[in-house]
Amino acid sequence: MTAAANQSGRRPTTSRRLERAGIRDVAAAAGVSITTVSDALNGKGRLPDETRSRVREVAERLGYRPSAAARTLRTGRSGLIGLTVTTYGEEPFTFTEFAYFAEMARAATSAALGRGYALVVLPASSRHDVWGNIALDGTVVIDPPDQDPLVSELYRSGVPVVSDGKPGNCPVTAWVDNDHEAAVLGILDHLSEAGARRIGLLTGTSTDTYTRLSTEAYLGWCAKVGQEPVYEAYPAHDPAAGAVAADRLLARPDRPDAVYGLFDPNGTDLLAAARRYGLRVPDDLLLVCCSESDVYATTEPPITTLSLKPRRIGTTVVNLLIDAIEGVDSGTGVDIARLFPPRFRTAGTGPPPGTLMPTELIVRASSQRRSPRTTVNPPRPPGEV
Amino acid sequence: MTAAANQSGRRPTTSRRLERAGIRDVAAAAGVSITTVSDALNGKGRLPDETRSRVREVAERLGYRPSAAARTLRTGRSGLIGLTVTTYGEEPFTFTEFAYFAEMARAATSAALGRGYALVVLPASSRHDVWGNIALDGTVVIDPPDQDPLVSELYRSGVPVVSDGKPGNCPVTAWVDNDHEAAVLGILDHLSEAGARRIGLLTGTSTDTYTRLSTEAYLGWCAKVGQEPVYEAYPAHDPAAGAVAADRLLARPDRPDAVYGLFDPNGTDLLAAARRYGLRVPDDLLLVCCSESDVYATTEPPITTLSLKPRRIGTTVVNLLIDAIEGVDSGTGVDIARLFPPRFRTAGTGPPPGTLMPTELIVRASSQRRSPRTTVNPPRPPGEV
DNA sequence: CACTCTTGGAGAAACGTATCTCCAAGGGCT
DNA sequence: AGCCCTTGGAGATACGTTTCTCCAAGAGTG
Repeated sequence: MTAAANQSGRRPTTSRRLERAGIRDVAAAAGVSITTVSDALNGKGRLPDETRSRVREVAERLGYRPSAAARTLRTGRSGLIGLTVTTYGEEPFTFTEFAYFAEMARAATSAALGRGYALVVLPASSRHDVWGNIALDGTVVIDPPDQDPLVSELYRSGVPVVSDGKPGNCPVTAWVDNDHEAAVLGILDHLSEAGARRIGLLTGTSTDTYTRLSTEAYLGWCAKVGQEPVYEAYPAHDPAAGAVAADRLLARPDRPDAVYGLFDPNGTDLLAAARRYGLRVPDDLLLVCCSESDVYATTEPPITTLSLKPRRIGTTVVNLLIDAIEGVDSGTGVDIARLFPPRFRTAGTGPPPGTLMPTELIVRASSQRRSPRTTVNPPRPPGEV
Repeated sequence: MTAAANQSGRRPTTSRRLERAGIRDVAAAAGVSITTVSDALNGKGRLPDETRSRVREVAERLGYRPSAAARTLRTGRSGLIGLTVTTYGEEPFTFTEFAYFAEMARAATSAALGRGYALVVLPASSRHDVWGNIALDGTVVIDPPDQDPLVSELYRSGVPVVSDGKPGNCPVTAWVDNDHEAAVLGILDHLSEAGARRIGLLTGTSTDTYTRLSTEAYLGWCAKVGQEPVYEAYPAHDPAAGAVAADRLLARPDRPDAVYGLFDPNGTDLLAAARRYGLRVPDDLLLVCCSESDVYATTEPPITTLSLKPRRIGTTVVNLLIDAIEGVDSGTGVDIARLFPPRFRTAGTGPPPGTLMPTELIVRASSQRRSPRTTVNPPRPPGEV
């Protein structure tokens, strides 16, 4: 059998190989043509069931596995989706650092696998060495900074890009984000209703969309209700800096009586800082932070958190991306991205479609004052919602 | 320029394409052959620097990006490494669930990228749909169960496999693991020295190597020192089950006065259970658990943890794998895997090379008794180390 | 001058698949 | 009988690289 396969297969110069069986070997062993094998295995063409099953059996017997590389080259599709992970500093990658990224990545992986795609973890740095060597059908970009050159180049080269986080100034196929403004305003309202008179913010120094939008929403709210902004910013990727910033915030002469921390560890940081200054939570200080971690359910006291629902985001991002990938070529055979090149698309058809997803405020003890100090004159005028 | 490129390129039937520039286009535009372009861009062949830089410039101008699929097909190398993630139940994946996996995956990703490879996240289930469609140069398998069919098939098909966790009964190229036996014995000794008379174990019901080796080490130690084993097992992937098992363990009539929990959340679980039963830690109950999380540094009291140093593991696993990948073809051109097919290799050259890596015990308050109940008659005979 | 060696580079053969085109044979219909 | 339509399948091409082989022209050397 094997000898026959080797003999009848047309291998011109190189005499004999003991490599894995190729489609040619299967064809020879089954006594049919390559076309028939391909059609039989892929369920295409018009073949009687008998031929189909016979070919399949032979392929199974030879342990035939189609070459993914050849298939990719031929079809132009690899079944691979890039997942950029933000890389602070040099080597460490944040896709497991924060619970948000971890959950999001997990949901994205799951959604992709469910549709037959696999995720490739890639750094956000634009080193071509790695990016250029991988055939990607599309890419998920997590929270791209303004004018990300990597995103621009990907989009320019025709790879669909869907971002988690509204992109600042770079073109993407689509984007998904939370309604950060609504979330922050909701928290500020919540704190006001709990009796807060002066709400502080613990924010970051980076320019990512989340930080920017949240901070802007805070400042806008302050302007609207007439409160002087009280905030401290620190590099969010530095775990030690958060504690210092929390300390700074509570050490200010205009110390806030409520604080919202934008980053996951801020709850712990603020709690520790409050303890250090002898402030009781929630009696002297109301606390809310944005986190996906459930440790805040068991802290003393439990801390109110804002969940961005990263799993929903991850799932949505991947599904949007795969829709774009499969919509391009599968339908009419018309390549949309080519009909509307990036430069025309950005200017012509307007901004890329974005989806805003709701957040969820998990109210715990840290933001509920048992004996509210005041029930009149809430900081925010009741007329405005 | 572009017109000339299109004209001189030999595109037979299909008239004109607006696709991405290929190597042919670059060759035509630069007035050289395809060979020269390939050599110039890849730094091979004998070319004067002038030609090299000219070709590079033309390629840059045309925005040429080599097709990863074609390169993979030709060279047989994709630059892709599979990372299997254990998938308990259906969809959820554990590569971010536990801090150990998260850290390990992060380190592995980083190490791979540093050597020009990217990681593809793949489920441990042997669904061919995804696995078969991806050209992998090798695979990292996290803690394969005994006789994992996936690993066997991968290995059989010639893909190098390196596992994190000593493989039970399936052939791998190499493996890396902690010295779990030594780690457990070290902890039991540590607890004994702190005054423990009866040490309990919180373990899992699954058959992975870690659980098995650790449990066996515990049982062996018990037999040696003459203590009756006191342990409870539960399905480790169920977060709720841990708390129940911890409760069961402390509710037993032969309640231990020290417990080692094999899984990350066990520290919290045990602490809560101890509180429920009015047991003070460490006065009434000594506690150690295996965890990579630093939350145990701030619990009340801080809990002694065993760190498996997952980053070291991840880095080592990936480096071993890439060594195997590049050693096969790069050196003499001799394909080792073909010279020694799996069946000969397993029987002939003995078990695959394994590396044992040390763990680290981070001693905190939970395992140090302030006033030891007894200083005489430590449970373990001093003669044996 | 005849020769070898080096330099610079061109040609063409794979890699393994998917798919487009085309063909032969048979069967039914007018 | 002539024609068309369906079935079953073969041939050939293209996907875009890398790389092996080979060649021409100069440059040194006896």
